[in-house]
Amino acid sequence: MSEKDKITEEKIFDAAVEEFEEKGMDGSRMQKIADRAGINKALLHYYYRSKDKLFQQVFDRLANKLLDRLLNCLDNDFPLEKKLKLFYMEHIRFMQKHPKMPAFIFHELNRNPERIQTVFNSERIRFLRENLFRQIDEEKSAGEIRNIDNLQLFINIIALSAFPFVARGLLESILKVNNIQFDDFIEARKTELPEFVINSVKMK
Amino acid sequence: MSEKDKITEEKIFDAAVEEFEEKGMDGSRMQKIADRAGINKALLHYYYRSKDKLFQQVFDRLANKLLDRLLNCLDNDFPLEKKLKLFYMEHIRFMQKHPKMPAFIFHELNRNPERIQTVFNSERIRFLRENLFRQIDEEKSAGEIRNIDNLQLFINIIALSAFPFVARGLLESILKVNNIQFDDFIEARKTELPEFVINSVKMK
DNA sequence: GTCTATAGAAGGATAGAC
DNA sequence: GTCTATCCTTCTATAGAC
Repeated sequence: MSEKDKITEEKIFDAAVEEFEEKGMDGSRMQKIADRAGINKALLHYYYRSKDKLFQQVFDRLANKLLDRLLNCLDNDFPLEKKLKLFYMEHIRFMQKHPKMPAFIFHELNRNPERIQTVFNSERIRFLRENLFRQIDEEKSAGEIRNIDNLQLFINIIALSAFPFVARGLLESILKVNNIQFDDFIEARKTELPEFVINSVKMK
Repeated sequence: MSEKDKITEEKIFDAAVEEFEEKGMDGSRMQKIADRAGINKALLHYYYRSKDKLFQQVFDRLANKLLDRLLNCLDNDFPLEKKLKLFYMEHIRFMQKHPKMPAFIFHELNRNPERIQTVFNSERIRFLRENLFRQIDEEKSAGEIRNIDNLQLFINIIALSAFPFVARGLLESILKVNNIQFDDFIEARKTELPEFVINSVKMK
């Protein structure tokens, strides 16, 4: 594949990412993707065959990116408190750079739950069980955190960081009334959230 | 309007609710709505003029229902701790009955943030400020809960209950690996969540 | 590899009979 | 009020020239 091919193919892919993230699979149009990429509609099919195949590639890449990031942020040997601080700092920073990604992934997964098979192998889930959950269990035994269901805790941690990006439309209109910028609200959460979770689970 | 009209109109509306909640505006088809309602496609237009108008009515009714429920659950004079217990109990129970509603509302609001104007007048926001926020402030002053930003706390409370319904596709595949039913996981949250929040904000 | 032109299917909407 | 038939636009996808 020549250098020029690569560039066109990537231009198309990047355009598709934008269009799909913004409109979703159902709301996206091949013509709009071609326009964004500055090329002809026929070229889309030359490179990616069909809308479905193009979408699948976009979805897989984004979902993997998000999941990788999530797991990487949790892959360290710090105690839970420090781990949470790092997690929220880095993970929120990531979502600030890709603010539409979470809503996109969740929406498409609800529309078509089987899609998850291409991203979400049990290998990655095992990572959670074996590392994060083991760590939580240890800190429970050491009497440092209270007894709480691991999975419930894990979902709570994710919910707190992801939700504002999923409910951005609603949140922004609430924030507007209170005269607050979405970005400022999110920025504050980098430190608010670890505090919120730690306070909830720490033995005192 | 005769009794029979009423019935047909409602049959159509109910069918539209199902289709739109499941597929979203972009993914829904007038023909499918007609099929669900057991009537002809032309009748849809007879009663509702266009897909857009039908969608708008469905969206408004659902969004209002969700928002009303939310605010009603918070409209009582109990202290924060008891209020939270009641809130999660009732609000989660509501979402169990309408599990697709939150994802639908949030998605459509992201696609088209202006839609919020028809639902979300500042009157309702004022309710929050004047009642819930005042109460939080009082409990802060009384030294019963720690100092935390009211809006951040409010969003956290909502995030924890709504997120599993928005991320259901992903969550279910995590739960499957752990051999847990979505319904059981949700049921447990009715008591897990108030505990989680209270522990986080209560002075000890 | 890239374009123009167009086929062909799908979906929203309406006309008109009953 | 409800149906059948059909119009017309939009969209995906392909054919074929360069």
